[in-house]
Amino acid sequence: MPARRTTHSDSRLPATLDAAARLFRARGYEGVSMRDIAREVGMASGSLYCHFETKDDLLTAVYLKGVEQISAAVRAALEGGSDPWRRLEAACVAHLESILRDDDYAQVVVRVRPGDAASVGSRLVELRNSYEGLFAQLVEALPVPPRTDRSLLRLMLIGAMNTAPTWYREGGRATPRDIARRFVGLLRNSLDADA
Amino acid sequence: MPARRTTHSDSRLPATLDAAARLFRARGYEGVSMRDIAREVGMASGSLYCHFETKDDLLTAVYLKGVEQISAAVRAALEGGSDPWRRLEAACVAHLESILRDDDYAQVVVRVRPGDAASVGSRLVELRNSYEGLFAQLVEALPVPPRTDRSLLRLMLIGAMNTAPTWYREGGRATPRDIARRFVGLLRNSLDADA
Amino acid sequence: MPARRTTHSDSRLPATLDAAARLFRARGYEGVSMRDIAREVGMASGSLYCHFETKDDLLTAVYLKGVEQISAAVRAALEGGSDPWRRLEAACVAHLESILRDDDYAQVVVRVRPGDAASVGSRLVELRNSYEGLFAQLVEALPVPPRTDRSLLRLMLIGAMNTAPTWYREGGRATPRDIARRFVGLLRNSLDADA
Amino acid sequence: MPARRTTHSDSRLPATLDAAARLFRARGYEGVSMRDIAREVGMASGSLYCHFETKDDLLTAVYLKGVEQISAAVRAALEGGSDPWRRLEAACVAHLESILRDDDYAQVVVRVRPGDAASVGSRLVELRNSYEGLFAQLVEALPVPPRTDRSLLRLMLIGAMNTAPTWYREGGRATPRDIARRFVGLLRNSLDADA
DNA sequence: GATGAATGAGTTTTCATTCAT
DNA sequence: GATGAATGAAAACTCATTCAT
Repeated sequence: MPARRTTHSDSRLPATLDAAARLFRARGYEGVSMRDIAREVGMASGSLYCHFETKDDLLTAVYLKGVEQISAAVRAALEGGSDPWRRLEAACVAHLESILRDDDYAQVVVRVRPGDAASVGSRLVELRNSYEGLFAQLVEALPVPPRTDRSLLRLMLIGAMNTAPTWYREGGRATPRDIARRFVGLLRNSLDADA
Repeated sequence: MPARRTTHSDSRLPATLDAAARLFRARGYEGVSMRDIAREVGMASGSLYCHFETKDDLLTAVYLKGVEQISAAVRAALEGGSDPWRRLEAACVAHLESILRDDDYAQVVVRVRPGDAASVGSRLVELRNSYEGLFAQLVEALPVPPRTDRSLLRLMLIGAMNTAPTWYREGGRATPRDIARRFVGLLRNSLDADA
Repeated sequence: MPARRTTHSDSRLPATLDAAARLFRARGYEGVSMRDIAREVGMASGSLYCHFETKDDLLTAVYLKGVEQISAAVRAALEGGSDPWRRLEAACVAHLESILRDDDYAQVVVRVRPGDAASVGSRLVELRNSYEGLFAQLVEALPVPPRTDRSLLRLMLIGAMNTAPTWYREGGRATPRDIARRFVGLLRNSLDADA
Repeated sequence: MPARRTTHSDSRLPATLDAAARLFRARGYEGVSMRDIAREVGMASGSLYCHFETKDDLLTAVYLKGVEQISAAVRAALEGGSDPWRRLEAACVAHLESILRDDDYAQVVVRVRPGDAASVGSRLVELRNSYEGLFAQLVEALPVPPRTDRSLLRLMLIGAMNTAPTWYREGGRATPRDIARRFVGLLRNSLDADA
């Protein structure tokens, strides 16, 4: 019996998305060719176009899934908690764990610049914003001194986290969880104190 | 007598570097072709190879100049000051002003991933590290509570700053200087409070 | 009860032929893909192969219908008339009206080069000749001076008519009927006079 | 000594144009790939882009040369003659000889539809019109009965000639010259008779 | 130092066609 | 009769790089 090919219904679309996510995560959008992806799933490169009209569209699909998954992870982490700083911390832990370990899709969202795929750039920005809105809310809820620039606080935190894949090495002293906590901690005292 | 040719010093190498820096800053390494750069300087694309053996080398030259310039800017900003937090703040102001406004070269250092140019990747990392070492020293000098993770503090600050080009819009409310100060302020209060 | 399916006779073959004719007329053989045609009928592109073994065969079917329809139109126009010049004129009017207005299929015959579909090229030539034979007969019947080159006369007339789609604009001063009459008129005096 | 390669100055641009003209003439625009042309001149297919930015541009260059050459041929044929019908005849002879025998470039003008190369379609139409304007003048000069539709006369003649490549076979009874003369003769007698 | 032509391997994408379901 | 996924070959075009002049 040769490798099962149920042909219909078990299309290789999910495998394709996975491969694309893995490769985009590792090498960026321009660093990966449609052939690379096809090879990874064992298909002819033209076959990718059964599922996606263009490479940009494929990226969009990966990006979308990334945003969905990381949003879900963050929301799950938020459940139950009510202390604003704890909530922010939980969100950051989920975020960092997603992009540093678990989730190729999430990392693509963080790594690929929307501008790399001109034709869908604004769509990607939308998607990213829809996710980052979550953090805006979390930051909004923080008991900080009046006149604190909450935007900058959010941007600082997200910027710091999103560059972590650049220097983070699995197995190092600090886990993603540790890192997230310390990032939040570094800001928290400041604002508690001020208050 | 045709337009004077200084024979030696009017080589178009500087113009080439400038053009490369400008384009890499705007579109990234893979987003710019040798032809793009040549066109920008009004040369044949083959002529670039009089000055650089490969595209990777050209990037390296730009990167090097970026590191030199931003280092110089930061060092200049440091002159005279002796309060550790003030010094850090001054460095951050210089850094952010470089990458948000003045300096295409510096922005290339921040935007282009060393991995994009495989053959010189480690050289670029070295260069970048040589610059970031400056910040390591500044952070080292900070009077913070014992057990503070100074590495993470540095990475947080640099990560936050280096993603600023993503969201910074010239003419907005906050200037690069403001942003830098607030970033540092956020951390300082925190750690002072902690102490 | 879902939309009634006549099971047998509502096959989409006629719609497919229509769509193919329309598209081939507008964009030529190579300018139209099987997918284009399928999309136009709302089918999957693979489904076209239920009806036609190859794209060339589909063209052949369109071509055949084109020849049948234009032949029928011309024959109908001929009915009753007996004056040779009148008959030729009637044929030309029918021909031009078919290819300029009514009949996508007929236009395909005129527009598509048999050579475009190598595998059926000679079949298409046959079909076209079978139609043009009609004109040969009409020209044969003309009372023209001996030594008139009737072939050339026919080729001139047909060539002139078949290029009309290139410059004809609907709604212009001259109708297809006008044009046909003038074409014939332009030749007729000549030969009458000669006789 | 290997096949001489003066490298500079004897670029293969002319050979490329010739090959393109030959192939476009034989198989039409869409029937010829850039590879086909490159192979014919013994180059890599990418190298064609040293000389032409796109396939459409290559066609435009061929088309332009075709129009220039056939214009020149017709103008040369016109020299000296002053009788309007003789002049038209001479032009037709030159035109037909060009497209039936001598001139691949000229045949491309006659064979390729401007619409096949969307991006330059209107340029091609312009070029073609600039040539056909010559015939408009020639027809304008004809002493024909008032109310003769000179446009239609021109279109008939040109249409008839331009379809000749479809049926003309070299070595047949009638030469291009014969054919041209008879075409003109057919119209001339007619209109003379009319007068 | 500079050029214009050329290369060869690569890019994304298209397309007629196949076939198990 | 119809489908959706897949194929393999080919399309136009790009690009870093080379090299004789």
